[in-house]
Amino acid sequence: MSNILDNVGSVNIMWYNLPMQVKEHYHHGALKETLLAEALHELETEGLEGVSLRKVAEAVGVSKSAPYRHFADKRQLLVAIAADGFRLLAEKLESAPPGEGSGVLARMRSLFRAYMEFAQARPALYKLMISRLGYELHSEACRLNSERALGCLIGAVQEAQENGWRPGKDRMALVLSLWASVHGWATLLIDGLLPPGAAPVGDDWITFAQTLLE
Amino acid sequence: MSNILDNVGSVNIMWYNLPMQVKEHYHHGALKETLLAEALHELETEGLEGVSLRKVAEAVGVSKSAPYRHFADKRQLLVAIAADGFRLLAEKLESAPPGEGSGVLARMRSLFRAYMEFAQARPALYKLMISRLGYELHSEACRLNSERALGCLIGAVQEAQENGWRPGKDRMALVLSLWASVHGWATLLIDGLLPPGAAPVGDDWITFAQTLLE
DNA sequence: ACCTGAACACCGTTCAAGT
DNA sequence: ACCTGAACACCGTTCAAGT
Repeated sequence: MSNILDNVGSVNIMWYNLPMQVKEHYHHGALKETLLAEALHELETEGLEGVSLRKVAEAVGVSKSAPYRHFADKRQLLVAIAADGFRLLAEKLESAPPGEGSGVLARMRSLFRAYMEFAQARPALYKLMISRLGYELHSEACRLNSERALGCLIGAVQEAQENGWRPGKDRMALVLSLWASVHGWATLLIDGLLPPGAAPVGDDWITFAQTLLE
Repeated sequence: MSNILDNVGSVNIMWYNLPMQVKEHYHHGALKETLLAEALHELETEGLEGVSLRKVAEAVGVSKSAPYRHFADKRQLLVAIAADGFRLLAEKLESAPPGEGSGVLARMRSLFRAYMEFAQARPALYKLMISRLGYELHSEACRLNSERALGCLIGAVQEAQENGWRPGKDRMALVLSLWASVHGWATLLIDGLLPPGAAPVGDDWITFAQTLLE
């Protein structure tokens, strides 16, 4: 009975030219994506502290050193997750309903709500995204996707200004102030620092966050 | 030559009744405070990731298990540092100059500046304070000192409201919105998420953060 | 009382070796 | 090519034992 491995013999160099059926016993096929998915799962169920490269590897049925074939180190895996998180946030903001109620701030209200929903739904991912990681590792993916998310806010502010909201103000100053405000609310909520009962929920978020805007 | 240890013999129970000169060779004396100081130093020089109980113990010349006589675990040491951080913040806010410039927001401006200075000067400590740690471990010291710091903000808002600033608004909603805003600015700056050149410095902080308030 | 040393169960990471 | 196993240098934590 001839085995396709016979054709290879001791010529290890040609291993990567073998057909898939032979390789799949030793090669995972989509290990990188599987590792990312499992790590994201650990992140969201156990928090950043609970993410361990060894545990992730074991969970997907691979040795502890296998991940190093796809990520330079643990931080690079985390930054890949963060970049994906920014993509998810950007997509959520981009597909947010055009506006709630009426008025020049309708779209802004909608974005606020979407942003808060994201942070509340995936607190550990949100905190990872916002950490220094992407910045320090110069992750192009993080930069692009976070700029894409910020672009939504810029668009909303531009629209509001064109409709008479603070027309004379510096646009970027407004955008950053708004971002700082939602981000502040999001982190205070995530970290449990709001006094019991003080945390606005649902529609209240917008009303609450805009107390200063009226 | 009689040694005071002779009086003890094998009665180990009486060890804690020995005079200081005898004990100090084996007892540190103020190990708890020394550990806290060293850990804070590591926190501020190497960040939270760089704080290791073993390293702290070695740095102060004590065995790796010695800290467990004074702290139940690493988290309890960190939460003690966080509580102290809140105390430092409260003291800084309480001793902030009464106001810069004039107007109802003078005191608020002063508090904003003090808060931002604290966060910028001790980023790792600030992030530790704001983490879930104190909340999860039900640290009374964290709660009290953070409420003391928040009390400054409440006072400033009360004063402003009494002088005609947003008199009809819910006080706590204003306070939390303001806190969320400064906190948001602080963390965005600490985590390097502000676009280059976009981070306001010095006096600009106040102007910038209050773009939304005018 | 306060502290030490060995031990246990984890980590991230590297590297020669396997297929 | 992709993956494994042993090894190294760290961790936090516990516990019997020392003083």
